[in-house]
Amino acid sequence: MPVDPKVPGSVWTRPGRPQREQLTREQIVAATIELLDAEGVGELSMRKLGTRLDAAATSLYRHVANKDELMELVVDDIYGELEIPVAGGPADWRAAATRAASDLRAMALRHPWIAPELGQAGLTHVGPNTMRVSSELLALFEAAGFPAQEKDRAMGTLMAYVIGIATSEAAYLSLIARSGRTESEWVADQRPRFDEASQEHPRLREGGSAQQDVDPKKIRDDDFAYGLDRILDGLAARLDA
Amino acid sequence: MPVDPKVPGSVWTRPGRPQREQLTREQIVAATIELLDAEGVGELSMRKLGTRLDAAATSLYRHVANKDELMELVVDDIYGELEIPVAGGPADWRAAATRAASDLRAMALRHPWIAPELGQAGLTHVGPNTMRVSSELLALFEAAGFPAQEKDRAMGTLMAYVIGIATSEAAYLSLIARSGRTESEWVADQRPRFDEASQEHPRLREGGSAQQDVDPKKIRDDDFAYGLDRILDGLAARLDA
DNA sequence: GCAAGCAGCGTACGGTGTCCGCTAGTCTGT
DNA sequence: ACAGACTAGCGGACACCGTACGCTGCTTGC
Repeated sequence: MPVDPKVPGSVWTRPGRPQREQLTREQIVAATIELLDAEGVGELSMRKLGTRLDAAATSLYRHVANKDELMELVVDDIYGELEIPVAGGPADWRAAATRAASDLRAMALRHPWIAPELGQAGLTHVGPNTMRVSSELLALFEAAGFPAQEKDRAMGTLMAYVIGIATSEAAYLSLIARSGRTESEWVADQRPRFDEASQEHPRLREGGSAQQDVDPKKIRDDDFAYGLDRILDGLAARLDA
Repeated sequence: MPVDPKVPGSVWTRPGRPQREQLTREQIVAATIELLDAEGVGELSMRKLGTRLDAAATSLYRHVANKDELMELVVDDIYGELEIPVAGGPADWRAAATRAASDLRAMALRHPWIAPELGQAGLTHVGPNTMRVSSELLALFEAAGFPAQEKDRAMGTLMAYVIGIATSEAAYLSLIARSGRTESEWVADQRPRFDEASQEHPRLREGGSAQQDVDPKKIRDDDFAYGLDRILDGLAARLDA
């Protein structure tokens, strides 16, 4: 029993105030993040997003230029989750950097679809949160004692590492999520396939077989911490020189 | 004047040998790489690829399960370009690692569409070249003196850094390429926009303004080398301990 | 009470990946 | 030499995509 939209309904069904809350950019961004978290980047479409907001797909274009711009807004919004610690000075610089890097990784794993976007972002996205985070990170390296010409590079090194590792972790976790198994199950399932593929490269198997029954999440955490420590070692050495 | 395909043509136009070279997986992969290098990942479609091979889009599916699998094949093929140096021992380890990392970055900048794919790849892609490269890299860290449990992590650290930095470099270069300007022109064009956006974050401007007239390519090369050196410092320190 | 502006929408266009069933040529077994 | 099996390639179709365009009807300012 479809309702003819031409007939404007009674006063009761058609209140004086706009029947629907007006669409806002914030609302759209929030709904996009929900959708992305729930279903991943491959399942994001303007039509689906519209449905989730009880709006037509094309209505979104009143508030957002196109899908790419929407993604930019979304990335900046997620950056808003980040709080970069302030380093008091060279003494607690390292702790602050460790926390910042870990928080960034945690953010990327909370929203696995974001890692690839972060890689693309770099200098070209200039949203307020993105810039705040960059600026605060820069302040951190400044407090550590890096000279002006070097703090950018130091920050870039750390960011590249975190983004690089988070991208592959996120891709791997998304794959597992789509498979419907737990990470441990998945790892166990894939082992035969991987063993066969690496038959000619025994070196590839050494690392994995040792910790066959360790929680995979712990392995990833430790791997991340290992690399982070090495990088901070390298940066600290540079500071001392 | 359309030719009726039912009529089998004369002996001359219809040679005994198959009229067209048979499509092969290698051919498809090669054509895909050409197309990707020329137009970028956004312009790759099965139909375009088909046209380039004088074949229907759907014919490709005889040789390749789907587009994702095609991309896996393509990534592995590109890995074939890499030759990982062999480290004779702890003495020339560092030089070898530097060259391997630089080659990897150079590969990613030669094919700017590949960096994001590399991030996704990690453990889940098991093509022959991917595995060979991993194995050879592992051998390099083994020769350096890393114990069995650590060489994976050391390699992972280096790879994450290179992939992370190459991803943002590649995205940035693709953007510039699409704009039709040179890198220097583009940087100059964007400066006002960037300055305005960073008005509240003066720290963001310090680094850039110092080297306003340095070749941007050199800046990127130096930035990469800086981070690489710090990371190798950190790894080397671990070896000494 | 009217004009202007604008949010939301329906429709449509030109693309996408990929499934299906057909054709026609090649290879194999006799 | 011929029948039958196999297979590479294709045309058409389906469901979906991003988004340009022009209409409608509400809200606001005068």
